[in-house]
Amino acid sequence: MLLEIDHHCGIPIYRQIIDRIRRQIMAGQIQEGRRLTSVRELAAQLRVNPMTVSKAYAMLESEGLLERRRGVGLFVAKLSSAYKDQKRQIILEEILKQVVVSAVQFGVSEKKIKEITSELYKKYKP
Amino acid sequence: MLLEIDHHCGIPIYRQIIDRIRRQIMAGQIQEGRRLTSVRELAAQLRVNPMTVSKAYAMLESEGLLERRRGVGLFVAKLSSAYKDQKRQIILEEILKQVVVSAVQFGVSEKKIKEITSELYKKYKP
Amino acid sequence: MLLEIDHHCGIPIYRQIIDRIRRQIMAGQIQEGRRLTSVRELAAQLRVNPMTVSKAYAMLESEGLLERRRGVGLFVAKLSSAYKDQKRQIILEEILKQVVVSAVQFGVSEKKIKEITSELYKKYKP
Amino acid sequence: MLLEIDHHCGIPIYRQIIDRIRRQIMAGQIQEGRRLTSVRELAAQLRVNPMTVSKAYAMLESEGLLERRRGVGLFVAKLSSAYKDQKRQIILEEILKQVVVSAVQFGVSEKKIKEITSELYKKYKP
DNA sequence: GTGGTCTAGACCACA
DNA sequence: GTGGTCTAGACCACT
Repeated sequence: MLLEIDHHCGIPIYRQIIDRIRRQIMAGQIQEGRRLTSVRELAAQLRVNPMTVSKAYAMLESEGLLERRRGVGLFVAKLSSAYKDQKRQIILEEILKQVVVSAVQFGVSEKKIKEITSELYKKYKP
Repeated sequence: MLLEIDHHCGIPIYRQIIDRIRRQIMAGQIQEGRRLTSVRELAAQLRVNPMTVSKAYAMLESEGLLERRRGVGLFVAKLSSAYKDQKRQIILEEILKQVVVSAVQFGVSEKKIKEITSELYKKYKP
Repeated sequence: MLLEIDHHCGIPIYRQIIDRIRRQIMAGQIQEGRRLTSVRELAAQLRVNPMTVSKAYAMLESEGLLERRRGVGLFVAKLSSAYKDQKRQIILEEILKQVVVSAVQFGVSEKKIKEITSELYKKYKP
Repeated sequence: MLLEIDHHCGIPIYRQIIDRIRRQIMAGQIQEGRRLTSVRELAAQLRVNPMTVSKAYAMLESEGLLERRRGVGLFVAKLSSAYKDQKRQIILEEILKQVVVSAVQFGVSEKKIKEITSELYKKYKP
C-alpha cells in the first residue's frame, strides 16, 4: 500500500490516511477482500504514531469500507459496483459544488471553468 | 454586511468569517474603500466573542485585503482588478484540482465532469 | 510647515507628527521663536482629527521643544546649540545602538555595517 | 530557550516574544529543526497567559520561521542560509535607514556616524 | 502530552 | 467611538 503523508499541510494526518485509503478503495486500486497493512507496520512506514493509523482504520471501518476480523486484521469490504459508482459520483459532486458556487459568486463563466478543467485533465491524466 | 455562521460545523468561527468576507471582497460584493462593520457590532450580530471577529479581521489585514485606520476602523483595501482576477483563478483551480485528481483516479471521464459542471451551473446560476 | 503622514503604516499619527516636528526643530528647519501652524490648520492640512495634533503639540511642549503663550499660540523654544548638538547625538546613538546590537547577534561585521552606511548616505545625501 | 520580557515597556508582550525568537533564529542561536519550548511551559516561565505565547508562535509560523507538527509541537523551520543572509541584511538596513535619514537632516557627517558605530561595536562586541 | 479555539471581561491607545 | 492586548479558564482535536 503506497501512501504519502504531508506533515506540514495542516490537514490532520488521520484524515489524510482516511482520504487516501478511501480513494484507493473506490478506485479499485486496493482489491476487495485484501488485508490491509497492519497498524504497526503502516505507522512505521509513515513515521506516524500508531494511534493515528488506528483511528483512521476505525473510521474507515465505521464507514463500511473495511471489515475487522478479530485476531486476523482489517480487510477491504465487498461493495457492489453500483454502490461504488454512486459513492464516487457523490464525492466528485460534493467538491465540484464548491467550485461552481464560488465561480458563480465571482462571476466566472461556465466556459472558463470547463477550460480550467481541460487544462487540469491534461496535467493529471496518465 | 451579511454573514452566516454555523456554530456547530467544526470549522473555526474565525475561519468562517475570513472565508466569507474574503469571498465577498473577491466577488466585489463589498466595495473598495468601504468601512467594515465594527468588531463589536459584528460580534453582536453573530453572537460571538469580539476577539473572534478581531482575529478574523487581523488575518484579513495581514493578507492585504483590509486596511486599518487607527481609531477609525477597518476598510476594504484597494486591489488591482488584475490581482483579483488572478487570486480568483487560483482559488478555483485549487478546488478544481481535487476534483480532477479524484476523477482521474476513479476513471471518470473529462466529459462526465463537464456534464456535472453544467448541471451544477443550472442549479446555482442566479 | 511641511509634514507627511502615512495613515497606513501602523505608527500612531500623533507619534509621526511629534517625530517629524522634533526632527525639523533639531535640524534647524523650523527656527527658534517661530510660531507653529495652529492646531486646526495643521489638522485640516493633514486631514486628521484636531485632537491628534493637539496631543502631539502637548507632548512636544512637555519635552521642552515648544512654548505655549496663552491666547497666542505655540512657539519653538530657544535651545542652546550645545543642547541641540547633544540631543541630536543621543537620538542617533539610540537608533544606532539597535543596529549594532542586532548586527553583533547576527554575526555581521563592523565593516559590513559601515558599507551599508555608505550606500545609504549616497542614497539620502542631498 | 532564554527569553526576557519587559512587562512595563509598552511593547506588547507577544511582539517582544516574536522579536526575540526571530532574532535568535536568524542569529542561529536556535538550531533548525529543534523543537521550541511548549506554549504552556514558556507561558509559565514568562509568567504570561498561554494565549499570548500561542499568538506569538502562530505569527512566527505564518512568517515561515516555524513549522507546526500537530499534536507534537512547533519546530524551527529549515531556511536556506542565503534566505537568512538576505533577511538579516533587510532587518539591519531598515534600522540603519532611520539613522542616516536623521543624520543627513541634522547635518551630521558620514564620518561621525561611522565613528559612533565603531564605539558602539567596541561596547557590544563580545 | 501537544497546540487551537472560544468566552467573558478587563484595560489601553488612538482619533 | 474604534481596534489591540491580556487574563483565567474552559473545551477540543491531534499524536
